[in-house]
Amino acid sequence: MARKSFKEQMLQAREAAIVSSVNRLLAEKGFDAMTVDEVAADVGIAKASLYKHFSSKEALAAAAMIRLLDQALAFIATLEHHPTARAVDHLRAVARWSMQVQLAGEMPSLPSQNSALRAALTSNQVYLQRLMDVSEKLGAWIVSAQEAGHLNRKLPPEIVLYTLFARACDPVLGLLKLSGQHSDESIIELLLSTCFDGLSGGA
Amino acid sequence: MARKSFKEQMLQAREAAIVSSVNRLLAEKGFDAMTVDEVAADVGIAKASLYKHFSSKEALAAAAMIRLLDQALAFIATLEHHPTARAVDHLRAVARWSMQVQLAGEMPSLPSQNSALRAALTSNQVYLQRLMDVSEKLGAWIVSAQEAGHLNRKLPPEIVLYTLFARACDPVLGLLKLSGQHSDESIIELLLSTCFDGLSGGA
DNA sequence: GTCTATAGCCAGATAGAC
DNA sequence: GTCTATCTGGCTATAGAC
Repeated sequence: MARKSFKEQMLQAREAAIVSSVNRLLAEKGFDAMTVDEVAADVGIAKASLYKHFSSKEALAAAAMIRLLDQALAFIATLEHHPTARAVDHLRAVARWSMQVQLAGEMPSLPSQNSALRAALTSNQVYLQRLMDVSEKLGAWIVSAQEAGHLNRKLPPEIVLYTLFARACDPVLGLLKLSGQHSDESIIELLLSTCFDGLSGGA
Repeated sequence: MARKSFKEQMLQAREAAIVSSVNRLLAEKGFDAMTVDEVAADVGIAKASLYKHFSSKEALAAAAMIRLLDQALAFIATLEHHPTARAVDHLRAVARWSMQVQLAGEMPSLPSQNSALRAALTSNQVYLQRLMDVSEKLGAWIVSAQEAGHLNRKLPPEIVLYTLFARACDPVLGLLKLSGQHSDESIIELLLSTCFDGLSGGA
């Protein structure tokens, strides 16, 4: 692609800074509690300037979600360079990665009930495309792992996919971290165990 | 206890009606999207009258949570009349019950980040007591099931408890219901399977 | 594109008569 | 305890000067 002009680079850098702030605030307080004033203050610009870049609060959240999905796709791409590994190991690695993001306080949390937000997301073509990209990558691995007998063949792939997405923002992680009884790494190992091996754990 | 006067019965009946409306609206829209005006309209009284019964929106949510925990304790009590069953079966039954509540659209959903709400709940002695009651009942079963080898002995009981609470409001259930591919009963069986047996499913 | 200032709205909570 | 009417504050979004 053509080389960006200086002005365009500046603009993209500023928008990246905005999305970064939004991402952190979404992870920290959630969409409803986050205010546009806070975002502007965190970035260090006036609120009206924010609206020159993003047309609404919902658009800010969508941008943060798109960035997250892009990061996930980048991580998935690194796994694809190891074709010898088992598909189930790839899935486990993705689950571990998402838990690490959450532990680092960088997992944006959106309320599933907010209708204005849902409307903005479901009408955002870029977001929908990224979501489909991730789903297809994971879906292929899920089917492979089931064929290899490493995942329960009786589970519809759909359920496995939804479960992996849900575990990425599982409140159990926050509760465990709050209790302070375990290290970050052991929290992740325990949750990976309950996710893939269940509470029974092969008993 | 002394027999309630007619007035007291009326008052309790009205408050029960309020809490019932709150519970349904919390399940339907979540705490943030629910407005006190809606609650008043649903009950059929004026908003100011609501505030004669409950001092704040947070108090309404707390009352709904207390009712839910009371229902859980009642269900747990019915299980205790079957002393021959295994502890792990009791836990599975409780998990199934909570999923049925959620499928019925009666599981109140509260944002874990709302600070005002958290403050109201953690300073509500009745709520905390009920939460401890449920936790102790389940905790005893968890330890028993681990000793019997029916639950993974390597998992701290705390994690099992948190996981059961989290599965009661697992968003996977809503996603599956939305897809319309499965019956309510098969959704519950699949989620119980992923919860206790994991995605690997003993593969 | 950035700013200050403000419009417009909505929701939680209250006043005060009955 | 119930009502109508209102207050109050905070938030999204915008106007308009520079």
